[in-house]
Amino acid sequence: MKTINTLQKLLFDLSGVLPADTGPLFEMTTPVSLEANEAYIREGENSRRLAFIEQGIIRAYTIKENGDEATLLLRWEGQFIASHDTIINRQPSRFIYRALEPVKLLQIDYGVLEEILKTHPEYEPLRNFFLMKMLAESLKMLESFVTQSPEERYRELLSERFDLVNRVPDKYIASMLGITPVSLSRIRKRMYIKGKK
Amino acid sequence: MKTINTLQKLLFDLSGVLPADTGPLFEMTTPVSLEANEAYIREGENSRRLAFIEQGIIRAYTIKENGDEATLLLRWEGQFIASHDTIINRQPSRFIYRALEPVKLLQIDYGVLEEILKTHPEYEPLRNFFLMKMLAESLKMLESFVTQSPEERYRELLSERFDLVNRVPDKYIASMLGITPVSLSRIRKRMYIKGKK
DNA sequence: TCCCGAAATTATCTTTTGTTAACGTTGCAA
DNA sequence: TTGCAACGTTAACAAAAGATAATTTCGGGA
Repeated sequence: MKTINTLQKLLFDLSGVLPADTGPLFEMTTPVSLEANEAYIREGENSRRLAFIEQGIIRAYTIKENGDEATLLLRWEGQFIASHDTIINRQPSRFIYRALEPVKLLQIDYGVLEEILKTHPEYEPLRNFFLMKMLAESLKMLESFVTQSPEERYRELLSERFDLVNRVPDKYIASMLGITPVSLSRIRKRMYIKGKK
Repeated sequence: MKTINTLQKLLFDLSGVLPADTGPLFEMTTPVSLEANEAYIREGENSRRLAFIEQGIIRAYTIKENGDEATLLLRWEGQFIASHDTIINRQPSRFIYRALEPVKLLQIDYGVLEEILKTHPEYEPLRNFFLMKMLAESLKMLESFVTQSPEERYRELLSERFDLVNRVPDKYIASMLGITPVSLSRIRKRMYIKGKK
Protein backbone atom coordinates (compact mmCIF):
# COMPACT_ATOMS: atom_id res chain seq x y z
CA MET A 1 0.00 0.00 0.00
CA LYS A 2 3.07 2.19 0.10
CA THR A 3 2.66 2.70 -3.63
CA ILE A 4 -0.85 4.07 -3.24
CA ASN A 5 0.40 6.50 -0.63
CA THR A 6 3.10 7.67 -3.02
CA LEU A 7 0.60 8.20 -5.78
CA GLN A 8 -1.90 9.87 -3.46
CA LYS A 9 0.79 12.33 -2.42
CA LEU A 10 1.68 12.96 -6.07
CA LEU A 11 -1.95 13.59 -6.92
CA PHE A 12 -2.36 15.93 -3.98
CA ASP A 13 0.77 17.88 -4.91
CA LEU A 14 -0.38 18.15 -8.51
CA SER A 15 -4.00 19.05 -8.01
CA GLY A 16 -4.89 19.32 -4.33
CA VAL A 17 -7.09 16.21 -4.38
CA LEU A 18 -7.15 14.80 -0.84
CA PRO A 19 -6.08 11.17 -0.35
CA ALA A 20 -9.52 10.46 1.08
CA ASP A 21 -11.05 11.45 -2.26
CA THR A 22 -8.97 9.12 -4.40
CA GLY A 23 -11.18 6.06 -3.84
CA PRO A 24 -12.82 6.01 -7.29
CA LEU A 25 -9.39 6.00 -8.88
CA PHE A 26 -7.58 3.41 -6.79
CA GLU A 27 -10.52 1.05 -6.68
CA MET A 28 -9.88 0.37 -10.34
CA THR A 29 -6.17 -0.38 -9.96
CA THR A 30 -4.75 -3.88 -9.69
CA PRO A 31 -1.51 -4.95 -8.04
CA VAL A 32 0.56 -7.16 -10.33
CA SER A 33 3.65 -9.24 -9.59
CA LEU A 34 6.05 -10.45 -12.25
CA GLU A 35 8.87 -12.93 -11.96
CA ALA A 36 12.29 -12.12 -13.33
CA ASN A 37 12.23 -12.52 -17.12
CA GLU A 38 8.42 -12.68 -17.25
CA ALA A 39 6.73 -10.77 -20.08
CA TYR A 40 4.34 -8.02 -18.99
CA ILE A 41 3.11 -7.12 -22.46
CA ARG A 42 3.74 -9.31 -25.48
CA GLU A 43 4.09 -8.36 -29.11
CA GLY A 44 0.73 -8.04 -30.80
CA GLU A 45 -1.13 -7.62 -27.56
CA ASN A 46 -3.99 -5.12 -27.50
CA SER A 47 -4.39 -4.41 -23.81
CA ARG A 48 -3.94 -0.74 -22.99
CA ARG A 49 -1.95 -1.11 -19.81
CA LEU A 50 -0.60 1.70 -17.71
CA ALA A 51 1.27 0.92 -14.54
CA PHE A 52 3.29 2.46 -11.76
CA ILE A 53 6.41 0.47 -10.92
CA GLU A 54 6.73 -0.19 -7.20
CA GLN A 55 9.80 -2.40 -7.47
CA GLY A 56 12.02 -3.80 -10.21
CA ILE A 57 13.00 -2.95 -13.78
CA ILE A 58 11.05 -3.40 -16.99
CA ARG A 59 12.64 -3.39 -20.42
CA ALA A 60 10.72 -2.38 -23.55
CA TYR A 61 12.16 -3.85 -26.72
CA THR A 62 11.29 -4.83 -30.25
CA ILE A 63 12.53 -7.55 -32.58
CA LYS A 64 14.31 -6.17 -35.62
CA GLU A 65 13.92 -7.58 -39.12
CA ASN A 66 17.15 -9.53 -38.75
CA GLY A 67 15.88 -11.11 -35.53
CA ASP A 68 18.00 -9.05 -33.14
CA GLU A 69 16.42 -7.32 -30.19
CA ALA A 70 16.51 -3.54 -29.86
CA THR A 71 15.92 -2.08 -26.42
CA LEU A 72 13.95 1.16 -26.59
CA LEU A 73 13.87 2.04 -22.92
CA LEU A 74 14.15 0.85 -19.36
CA ARG A 75 11.75 1.77 -16.58
CA TRP A 76 12.27 1.21 -12.88
CA GLU A 77 10.69 1.79 -9.48
CA GLY A 78 8.99 5.17 -9.11
CA GLN A 79 8.29 5.45 -12.84
CA PHE A 80 5.29 4.77 -15.03
CA ILE A 81 5.29 2.18 -17.78
CA ALA A 82 2.79 2.15 -20.60
CA SER A 83 2.17 0.23 -23.77
CA HIS A 84 2.41 3.27 -26.00
CA ASP A 85 1.40 1.56 -29.23
CA THR A 86 -1.91 0.44 -27.80
CA ILE A 87 -2.62 3.58 -25.78
CA ILE A 88 -1.59 6.27 -28.24
CA ASN A 89 -1.96 4.63 -31.61
CA ARG A 90 -4.59 2.01 -30.74
CA GLN A 91 -2.44 -0.54 -32.53
CA PRO A 92 -1.32 -3.98 -31.36
CA SER A 93 1.91 -3.51 -29.46
CA ARG A 94 5.01 -3.78 -31.61
CA PHE A 95 7.03 -3.86 -28.40
CA ILE A 96 7.58 -6.43 -25.71
CA TYR A 97 7.71 -5.33 -22.10
CA ARG A 98 9.60 -7.78 -19.92
CA ALA A 99 10.70 -7.79 -16.29
CA LEU A 100 14.46 -7.88 -15.81
CA GLU A 101 14.03 -8.52 -12.09
CA PRO A 102 11.08 -9.51 -9.94
CA VAL A 103 8.64 -6.63 -10.44
CA LYS A 104 5.72 -5.23 -8.48
CA LEU A 105 3.27 -2.97 -10.29
CA LEU A 106 0.09 -1.06 -9.65
CA GLN A 107 -1.83 -1.35 -12.89
CA ILE A 108 -4.84 0.31 -14.50
CA ASP A 109 -6.40 -0.14 -17.90
CA TYR A 110 -6.14 3.09 -19.87
CA GLY A 111 -9.70 2.76 -21.17
CA VAL A 112 -10.96 2.45 -17.62
CA LEU A 113 -8.87 5.44 -16.61
CA GLU A 114 -10.46 7.49 -19.37
CA GLU A 115 -13.92 6.58 -18.10
CA ILE A 116 -12.97 7.60 -14.57
CA LEU A 117 -11.60 10.90 -15.85
CA LYS A 118 -14.93 11.68 -17.49
CA THR A 119 -16.70 11.61 -14.13
CA HIS A 120 -13.70 12.70 -12.05
CA PRO A 121 -11.91 15.43 -13.97
CA GLU A 122 -10.08 16.36 -10.78
CA TYR A 123 -7.67 13.50 -11.52
CA GLU A 124 -6.82 14.95 -14.93
CA PRO A 125 -3.54 16.56 -13.76
CA LEU A 126 -2.22 13.06 -13.08
CA ARG A 127 -2.62 12.08 -16.72
CA ASN A 128 -0.99 15.28 -17.81
CA PHE A 129 1.89 14.82 -15.45
CA PHE A 130 2.40 11.29 -16.70
CA LEU A 131 2.34 12.31 -20.36
CA MET A 132 4.66 15.26 -19.84
CA LYS A 133 7.13 13.17 -17.92
CA MET A 134 7.22 10.54 -20.66
CA LEU A 135 7.62 13.27 -23.26
CA ALA A 136 10.42 15.00 -21.38
CA GLU A 137 12.32 11.74 -21.04
CA SER A 138 11.86 10.83 -24.69
CA LEU A 139 13.04 14.23 -25.85
CA LYS A 140 16.05 14.04 -23.57
CA MET A 141 17.05 10.68 -25.02
CA LEU A 142 16.45 12.01 -28.52
CA GLU A 143 18.63 15.00 -27.75
CA SER A 144 21.45 12.71 -26.63
CA PHE A 145 21.33 10.91 -29.98
CA VAL A 146 21.80 14.07 -32.03
CA THR A 147 24.31 15.79 -29.75
CA GLN A 148 26.47 13.01 -28.32
CA SER A 149 28.63 10.08 -29.43
CA PRO A 150 27.92 6.58 -28.09
CA GLU A 151 30.79 6.97 -25.61
CA GLU A 152 29.42 10.28 -24.37
CA ARG A 153 25.96 8.77 -24.00
CA TYR A 154 27.41 5.91 -21.99
CA ARG A 155 29.40 8.25 -19.75
CA GLU A 156 26.30 10.30 -19.08
CA LEU A 157 24.28 7.20 -18.32
CA LEU A 158 26.96 6.11 -15.86
CA SER A 159 27.03 9.47 -14.11
CA GLU A 160 23.26 9.85 -13.95
CA ARG A 161 22.12 6.24 -13.48
CA PHE A 162 25.07 4.31 -12.12
CA ASP A 163 22.76 2.12 -10.04
CA LEU A 164 20.71 1.24 -13.10
CA VAL A 165 23.71 0.36 -15.26
CA ASN A 166 24.88 -2.01 -12.53
CA ARG A 167 21.54 -3.79 -12.37
CA VAL A 168 21.09 -4.27 -16.11
CA PRO A 169 23.12 -6.58 -18.40
CA ASP A 170 25.47 -4.63 -20.67
CA LYS A 171 23.91 -5.94 -23.83
CA TYR A 172 20.67 -4.14 -23.06
CA ILE A 173 22.52 -0.95 -22.19
CA ALA A 174 24.42 -1.19 -25.49
CA SER A 175 21.24 -1.64 -27.47
CA MET A 176 19.63 1.33 -25.74
CA LEU A 177 22.68 3.42 -26.70
CA GLY A 178 22.22 2.34 -30.32
CA ILE A 179 25.39 0.22 -30.53
CA THR A 180 26.39 -3.46 -30.31
CA PRO A 181 27.60 -5.15 -27.11
CA VAL A 182 31.04 -5.52 -28.70
CA SER A 183 31.24 -1.77 -29.21
CA LEU A 184 30.19 -1.07 -25.65
CA SER A 185 32.90 -3.41 -24.41
CA ARG A 186 35.47 -1.48 -26.43
CA ILE A 187 34.17 1.83 -25.10
CA ARG A 188 34.53 0.52 -21.56
CA LYS A 189 38.10 -0.55 -22.32
CA ARG A 190 38.99 2.83 -23.82
CA MET A 191 37.55 4.56 -20.78
CA TYR A 192 39.55 2.31 -18.45
CA ILE A 193 42.80 3.01 -20.31
CA LYS A 194 42.16 6.75 -20.33
CA GLY A 195 41.28 6.62 -16.66
CA LYS A 196 44.61 5.01 -15.77
CA LYS A 197 46.69 7.77 -17.38
CA MET B 1 -8.76 32.08 -40.46
CA LYS B 2 -8.43 28.76 -42.20
CA THR B 3 -6.22 27.64 -39.34
CA ILE B 4 -8.89 28.34 -36.76
CA ASN B 5 -11.35 26.31 -38.80
CA THR B 6 -8.88 23.43 -38.90
CA LEU B 7 -8.39 23.56 -35.15
CA GLN B 8 -12.11 23.95 -34.48
CA LYS B 9 -12.75 20.83 -36.51
CA LEU B 10 -10.02 18.99 -34.60
CA LEU B 11 -11.50 20.06 -31.28
CA PHE B 12 -14.97 19.01 -32.36
CA ASP B 13 -13.74 15.61 -33.53
CA LEU B 14 -11.86 15.09 -30.29
CA SER B 15 -14.43 16.25 -27.81
CA GLY B 16 -17.63 17.34 -29.52
CA VAL B 17 -17.15 21.01 -28.65
CA LEU B 18 -19.01 23.06 -31.25
CA PRO B 19 -17.05 25.68 -33.22
CA ALA B 20 -19.41 28.32 -31.84
CA ASP B 21 -18.25 27.45 -28.33
CA THR B 22 -14.55 27.87 -28.97
CA GLY B 23 -14.53 31.63 -28.48
CA PRO B 24 -12.85 31.66 -25.06
CA LEU B 25 -9.98 29.61 -26.48
CA PHE B 26 -9.34 31.37 -29.76
CA GLU B 27 -9.70 34.83 -28.28
CA MET B 28 -6.42 34.19 -26.52
CA THR B 29 -4.51 33.09 -29.61
CA THR B 30 -2.27 35.37 -31.64
CA PRO B 31 -1.32 35.05 -35.30
CA VAL B 32 2.41 35.36 -35.80
CA SER B 33 4.42 35.75 -38.98
CA LEU B 34 8.11 34.96 -39.26
CA GLU B 35 10.52 35.71 -42.06
CA ALA B 36 12.79 33.01 -43.41
CA ASN B 37 15.68 32.50 -40.98
CA GLU B 38 13.98 34.47 -38.21
CA ALA B 39 14.22 33.03 -34.69
CA TYR B 40 10.91 32.17 -33.04
CA ILE B 41 12.33 31.20 -29.66
CA ARG B 42 15.88 32.00 -28.65
CA GLU B 43 18.20 30.19 -26.30
CA GLY B 44 17.59 31.17 -22.68
CA GLU B 45 14.13 32.48 -23.39
CA ASN B 46 11.45 31.82 -20.79
CA SER B 47 8.26 32.30 -22.76
CA ARG B 48 6.08 29.20 -22.75
CA ARG B 49 4.97 29.28 -26.35
CA LEU B 50 2.77 26.77 -28.02
CA ALA B 51 1.78 27.24 -31.64
CA PHE B 52 0.04 25.61 -34.54
CA ILE B 53 1.95 25.94 -37.80
CA GLU B 54 -0.22 27.21 -40.63
CA GLN B 55 2.57 27.50 -43.17
CA GLY B 56 6.32 26.92 -43.30
CA ILE B 57 8.94 24.89 -41.46
CA ILE B 58 10.49 25.47 -38.06
CA ARG B 59 13.74 23.87 -36.95
CA ALA B 60 14.52 23.23 -33.28
CA TYR B 61 18.23 23.01 -32.57
CA THR B 62 20.81 23.43 -29.86
CA ILE B 63 24.42 24.54 -29.85
CA LYS B 64 26.80 21.78 -28.80
CA GLU B 65 29.81 22.33 -26.55
CA ASN B 66 32.10 22.45 -29.57
CA GLY B 67 29.95 25.17 -31.14
CA ASP B 68 28.27 22.98 -33.75
CA GLU B 69 24.53 23.00 -34.17
CA ALA B 70 22.46 19.86 -33.56
CA THR B 71 18.99 19.75 -35.04
CA LEU B 72 16.54 17.96 -32.75
CA LEU B 73 13.45 18.14 -34.89
CA LEU B 74 11.63 19.83 -37.73
CA ARG B 75 8.00 20.89 -37.62
CA TRP B 76 5.87 21.96 -40.54
CA GLU B 77 2.38 23.08 -41.49
CA GLY B 78 -0.39 21.18 -39.72
CA GLN B 79 1.80 20.40 -36.69
CA PHE B 80 2.22 21.94 -33.28
CA ILE B 81 5.45 23.45 -32.10
CA ALA B 82 6.28 24.04 -28.45
CA SER B 83 9.20 25.21 -26.39
CA HIS B 84 9.38 22.02 -24.37
CA ASP B 85 12.04 23.17 -21.92
CA THR B 86 9.96 26.08 -20.77
CA ILE B 87 6.60 24.28 -20.84
CA ILE B 88 7.53 20.94 -19.32
CA ASN B 89 10.59 21.69 -17.23
CA ARG B 90 9.96 25.38 -16.54
CA GLN B 91 13.55 26.03 -17.51
CA PRO B 92 14.96 28.63 -19.89
CA SER B 93 14.97 27.10 -23.35
CA ARG B 94 18.17 25.30 -24.24
CA PHE B 95 16.90 25.16 -27.79
CA ILE B 96 16.52 27.66 -30.57
CA TYR B 97 13.46 27.53 -32.79
CA ARG B 98 14.04 29.15 -36.14
CA ALA B 99 11.99 29.49 -39.30
CA LEU B 100 13.55 27.83 -42.34
CA GLU B 101 11.00 29.45 -44.62
CA PRO B 102 8.48 32.24 -44.15
CA VAL B 103 6.22 30.92 -41.40
CA LYS B 104 2.69 31.65 -40.26
CA LEU B 105 1.66 30.53 -36.78
CA LEU B 106 -1.31 30.65 -34.46
CA GLN B 107 0.19 31.06 -31.03
CA ILE B 108 -0.95 30.78 -27.43
CA ASP B 109 0.94 31.10 -24.18
CA TYR B 110 0.88 27.81 -22.30
CA GLY B 111 0.24 29.53 -18.98
CA VAL B 112 -2.78 31.28 -20.48
CA LEU B 113 -3.95 27.97 -21.92
CA GLU B 114 -3.76 26.39 -18.48
CA GLU B 115 -5.93 29.16 -17.05
CA ILE B 116 -8.48 28.68 -19.80
CA LEU B 117 -8.53 24.94 -19.17
CA LYS B 118 -9.37 25.56 -15.52
CA THR B 119 -12.61 27.28 -16.46
CA HIS B 120 -13.17 25.38 -19.72
CA PRO B 121 -12.25 21.74 -19.08
CA GLU B 122 -14.11 20.82 -22.27
CA TYR B 123 -10.99 21.86 -24.20
CA GLU B 124 -8.86 19.40 -22.22
CA PRO B 125 -8.86 16.72 -24.97
CA LEU B 126 -6.98 19.16 -27.18
CA ARG B 127 -4.08 19.31 -24.72
CA ASN B 128 -4.08 15.54 -24.45
CA PHE B 129 -4.12 15.09 -28.17
CA PHE B 130 -1.24 17.49 -28.55
CA LEU B 131 0.85 15.79 -25.86
CA MET B 132 0.17 12.30 -27.16
CA LYS B 133 1.04 13.30 -30.69
CA MET B 134 4.33 14.80 -29.58
CA LEU B 135 5.06 11.70 -27.53
CA ALA B 136 4.24 9.32 -30.35
CA GLU B 137 6.53 11.21 -32.70
CA SER B 138 9.38 11.32 -30.20
CA LEU B 139 9.11 7.62 -29.48
CA LYS B 140 9.07 6.85 -33.18
CA MET B 141 12.25 8.82 -33.73
CA LEU B 142 13.82 7.17 -30.71
CA GLU B 143 12.87 3.79 -32.07
CA SER B 144 14.58 4.58 -35.34
CA PHE B 145 17.82 5.36 -33.49
CA VAL B 146 17.96 2.00 -31.74
CA THR B 147 16.72 -0.14 -34.63
CA GLN B 148 18.16 1.48 -37.76
CA SER B 149 21.46 2.60 -39.25
CA PRO B 150 21.88 6.21 -40.46
CA GLU B 151 21.37 5.04 -44.03
CA GLU B 152 18.16 3.23 -43.11
CA ARG B 153 16.90 6.28 -41.24
CA TYR B 154 17.60 8.45 -44.27
CA ARG B 155 15.84 6.02 -46.62
CA GLU B 156 12.81 5.99 -44.36
CA LEU B 157 12.79 9.76 -44.15
CA LEU B 158 12.89 9.93 -47.94
CA SER B 159 10.02 7.50 -48.36
CA GLU B 160 7.84 9.07 -45.67
CA ARG B 161 8.71 12.76 -46.03
CA PHE B 162 10.15 13.26 -49.48
CA ASP B 163 8.59 16.70 -49.71
CA LEU B 164 10.20 17.74 -46.44
CA VAL B 165 13.67 16.50 -47.37
CA ASN B 166 13.45 18.54 -50.55
CA ARG B 167 12.55 21.71 -48.69
CA VAL B 168 15.26 21.46 -46.03
CA PRO B 169 19.03 21.86 -46.53
CA ASP B 170 20.84 18.53 -46.26
CA LYS B 171 23.01 19.66 -43.37
CA TYR B 172 19.96 19.94 -41.12
CA ILE B 173 18.67 16.55 -42.25
CA ALA B 174 22.09 15.05 -41.50
CA SER B 175 22.16 16.53 -38.03
CA MET B 176 18.67 15.23 -37.31
CA LEU B 177 19.84 11.76 -38.37
CA GLY B 178 22.73 12.06 -35.91
CA ILE B 179 25.49 12.24 -38.54
CA THR B 180 27.63 14.88 -40.29
CA PRO B 181 26.76 16.45 -43.65
CA VAL B 182 29.80 14.72 -45.15
CA SER B 183 28.46 11.37 -44.07
CA LEU B 184 25.03 12.08 -45.49
CA SER B 185 26.62 13.00 -48.79
CA ARG B 186 28.42 9.65 -48.82
CA ILE B 187 25.20 7.82 -48.00
CA ARG B 188 23.48 9.54 -50.91
CA LYS B 189 26.35 8.54 -53.20
CA ARG B 190 26.20 4.91 -52.03
CA MET B 191 22.46 4.87 -52.62
CA TYR B 192 22.91 6.28 -56.11
CA ILE B 193 25.53 3.69 -57.02
CA LYS B 194 23.39 0.86 -55.67
CA GLY B 195 20.39 2.23 -57.51
CA LYS B 196 22.24 2.18 -60.85
CA LYS B 197 23.08 -1.52 -60.64
C1' DT C 1 23.94 38.67 -66.08
C1' DC C 2 27.56 38.25 -63.04
C1' DC C 3 29.41 37.41 -58.66
C1' DC C 4 29.67 36.00 -54.02
C1' DG C 5 28.88 33.00 -50.30
C1' DA C 6 26.78 29.09 -48.56
C1' DA C 7 25.97 24.29 -49.35
C1' DA C 8 27.20 19.97 -51.13
C1' DT C 9 30.56 16.92 -52.84
C1' DT C 10 34.97 14.80 -53.00
C1' DA C 11 39.45 13.38 -51.24
C1' DT C 12 42.54 11.80 -47.59
C1' DC C 13 43.36 10.11 -43.33
C1' DT C 14 41.99 8.70 -38.60
C1' DT C 15 38.79 6.79 -35.49
C1' DT C 16 34.94 4.18 -34.43
C1' DT C 17 31.64 0.73 -35.21
C1' DG C 18 29.82 -3.66 -37.29
C1' DT C 19 30.54 -8.57 -38.04
C1' DT C 20 32.01 -12.93 -36.92
C1' DA C 21 34.26 -16.04 -34.19
C1' DA C 22 37.04 -17.58 -30.42
C1' DC C 23 37.95 -17.42 -25.61
C1' DG C 24 37.32 -16.78 -20.60
C1' DT C 25 33.95 -16.15 -16.68
C1' DT C 26 30.15 -16.82 -14.06
C1' DG C 27 25.91 -18.24 -12.17
C1' DC C 28 22.44 -21.53 -12.02
C1' DA C 29 20.52 -26.06 -12.42
C1' DA C 30 20.81 -30.97 -12.81
C1' DT D 1 30.02 -30.66 -7.60
C1' DT D 2 29.85 -30.57 -12.30
C1' DG D 3 28.32 -28.93 -16.61
C1' DC D 4 26.27 -25.82 -19.48
C1' DA D 5 24.51 -21.73 -21.36
C1' DA D 6 24.58 -16.91 -21.39
C1' DC D 7 27.44 -12.98 -20.99
C1' DG D 8 31.36 -10.13 -21.55
C1' DT D 9 35.85 -9.60 -23.65
C1' DT D 10 39.15 -9.92 -27.22
C1' DA D 11 40.79 -10.46 -31.93
C1' DA D 12 40.82 -9.65 -36.94
C1' DC D 13 38.93 -7.65 -40.69
C1' DA D 14 35.46 -4.90 -43.29
C1' DA D 15 32.49 -1.02 -43.41
C1' DA D 16 31.07 3.30 -41.98
C1' DA D 17 31.60 7.70 -39.82
C1' DG D 18 34.43 11.75 -38.10
C1' DA D 19 37.74 15.55 -39.13
C1' DT D 20 39.75 18.60 -42.19
C1' DA D 21 40.46 20.77 -46.37
C1' DA D 22 39.92 21.48 -51.29
C1' DT D 23 36.74 21.76 -54.99
C1' DT D 24 32.42 22.15 -57.29
C1' DT D 25 27.60 23.49 -57.44
C1' DC D 26 23.96 26.40 -56.80
C1' DG D 27 20.95 30.20 -55.67
C1' DG D 28 20.01 34.88 -54.59
C1' DG D 29 21.33 39.73 -54.65
C1' DA D 30 23.78 43.59 -56.74
